[in-house]
Amino acid sequence: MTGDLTTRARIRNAAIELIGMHGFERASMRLIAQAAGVSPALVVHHFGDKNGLRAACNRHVTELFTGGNGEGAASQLSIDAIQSALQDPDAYGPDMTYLMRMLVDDDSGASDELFDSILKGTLRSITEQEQAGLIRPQEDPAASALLLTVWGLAPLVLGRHFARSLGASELTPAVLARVTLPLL
Amino acid sequence: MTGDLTTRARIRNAAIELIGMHGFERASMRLIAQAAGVSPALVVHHFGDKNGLRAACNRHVTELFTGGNGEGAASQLSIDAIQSALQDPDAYGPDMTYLMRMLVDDDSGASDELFDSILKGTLRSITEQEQAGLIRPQEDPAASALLLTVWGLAPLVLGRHFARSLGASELTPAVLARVTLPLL
DNA sequence: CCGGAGGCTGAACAGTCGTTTAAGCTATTA
DNA sequence: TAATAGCTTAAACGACTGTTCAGCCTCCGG
Repeated sequence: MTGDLTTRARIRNAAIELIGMHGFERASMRLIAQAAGVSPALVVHHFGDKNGLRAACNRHVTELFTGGNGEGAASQLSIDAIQSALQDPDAYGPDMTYLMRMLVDDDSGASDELFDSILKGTLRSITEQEQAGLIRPQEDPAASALLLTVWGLAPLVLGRHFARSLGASELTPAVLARVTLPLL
Repeated sequence: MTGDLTTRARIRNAAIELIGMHGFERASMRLIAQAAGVSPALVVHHFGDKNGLRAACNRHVTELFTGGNGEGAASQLSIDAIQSALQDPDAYGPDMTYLMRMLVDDDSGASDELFDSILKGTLRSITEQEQAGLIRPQEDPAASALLLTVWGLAPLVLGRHFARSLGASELTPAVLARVTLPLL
């Protein structure tokens, strides 16, 4: 399933996994190349330089969670979408980890765009639920959306501690389920 | 006020500020030494190596927020204490930034101890308020404490995005005030 | 058969990293 | 005065970083 990928895609996936796990600085070109089974020179051949590789990873991960339809600025990347993507950790695990790493470790504009995209998706989700009468109208929807976004992201950004204090080693759906019940 | 510090303390403070802002890897020994106005060799003379410097920073910051009485494992480092420390950002700014960086960027056991310490403080705060009748008894206090901790930490860990989407460039008490009102 | 194009590599590049070494300096102590 | 101890430095070390270069191999169109 993963063996018949383009070499370029294999490198990108290795980068996403290593950068997500260890951070951008600690994931060296040689480490990424080795994980992808290629030479370091091939990495720069495909992506120009390390920042180009990071840009490609950013693009791939965001497009993965927005359904690939990049019309406008990152259309539907709400907290709900991320939470539901977390239901299949085997498929999206490395990408989720990379996404969270991106939010806290990347000072570039891509990180800002990502957060704003999630924020916008959450805001739209709120207004939709307002209009459907599921929740009562908020007096300051923007502030509510911001809080909801930040709180929804929190267990993921702090995923390591979150899972560890629950006795689990990873962030599985079961772990999240155990904690959403007391919430209500 | 800050000019009459020990050379060792000046180096440690420079390290806290630079590591907090840019991360452990990006804050090189030479950069820290330059910021402290000393030579790189003096840094290792005082702290052994870079990990020793980090350990000293960890110890200093945690002791700063636990009142220095390190009896037992980091006694009173609850969310409340952190939030109140945030009321004086000019004094605790760099230390807070370092603390948050520690939580998401440090894989060592010190990071785990820090989180567990905050979690324990929050849990005790909950039980205290239960006994005082301020809140109704929780069915799963541990889970509640975990959620409260993670949510309380969220605006700080994501402080850059949090402040930016509020139109502010920094995380000031006024910014936090604007967002705690819709919460209630 | 030929020849160019692209995927791919080993070797080397200059630069930075954390760290070591040897020595200088100042101030205290005998 | 002489020596000892601690703070401080310049210079250099080997290891590692991202990146470049020259060339190999394979496939595909003439």
